[in-house]
Amino acid sequence: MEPLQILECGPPLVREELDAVQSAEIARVFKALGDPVRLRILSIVAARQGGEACVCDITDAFDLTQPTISHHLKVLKDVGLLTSERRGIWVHYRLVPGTLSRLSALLDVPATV
Amino acid sequence: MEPLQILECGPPLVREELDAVQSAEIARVFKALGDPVRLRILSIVAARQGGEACVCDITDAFDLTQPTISHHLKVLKDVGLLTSERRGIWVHYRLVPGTLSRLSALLDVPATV
DNA sequence: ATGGCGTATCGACAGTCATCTATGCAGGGA
DNA sequence: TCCCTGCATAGATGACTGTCGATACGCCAT
Repeated sequence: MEPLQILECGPPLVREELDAVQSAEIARVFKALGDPVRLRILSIVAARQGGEACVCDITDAFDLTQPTISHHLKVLKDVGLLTSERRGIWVHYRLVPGTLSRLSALLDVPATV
Repeated sequence: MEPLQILECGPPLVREELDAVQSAEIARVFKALGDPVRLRILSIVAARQGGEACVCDITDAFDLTQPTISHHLKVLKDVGLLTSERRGIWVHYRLVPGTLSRLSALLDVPATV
């Protein structure tokens, strides 16, 4: 469940064929992004002043129960997209710097295809 | 099942909060990317000379049955990542230009986060 | 200590998905 | 015309997932 090192130095998806191991690790992250609620959570966290949001804020943005939001946060955390920090009673989530950028670079298509 | 216009002009994910409709459409594409086999298929198609591959070539690259590959190709086609063209007996798949780039831009994080 | 509040975990359940086998369909050659 | 080949579709099935209610845990105030 460790959050992928494969993204560290990978060439774009379209440059050379992925092997089974690479594709499995990368797919984990995209699978985490493949849910509307999780996308909105990421968006909420990222767009927030200071780049972080507490669970209560996130929960308020949805018509979902708190355990469900907690589940989605765990998924995002397990693939290395979010980190959490407890401050007093509240837990704050923020983007892991670099993860989204590396995904972005992975999808980037060289000029001529 | 029409392949998303939402990606046409969207700001980065991290710039402003997504609403439910936007996140649902974008999540469809990421969900399609969230499978190792489909990632490898994309990679094979994109890395191929000429930017296209026929189904037979793709099928040969996996230990999966031909109907399973056909299923994955349909998923990628339905979200607007691939197009297909029949030439004689063979069907050739290629990337839809721009779709990956727009996804990449969506994930791109402004300098300061 | 005791209680209250914010989060996380557990167990259950319905829906979705990846895969298979069997079958159908279209194009080309004999 | 008939068959063979490449690909798509249909139906079935086991596995996974998103959601919930119930409950446990951690922190703070009283």
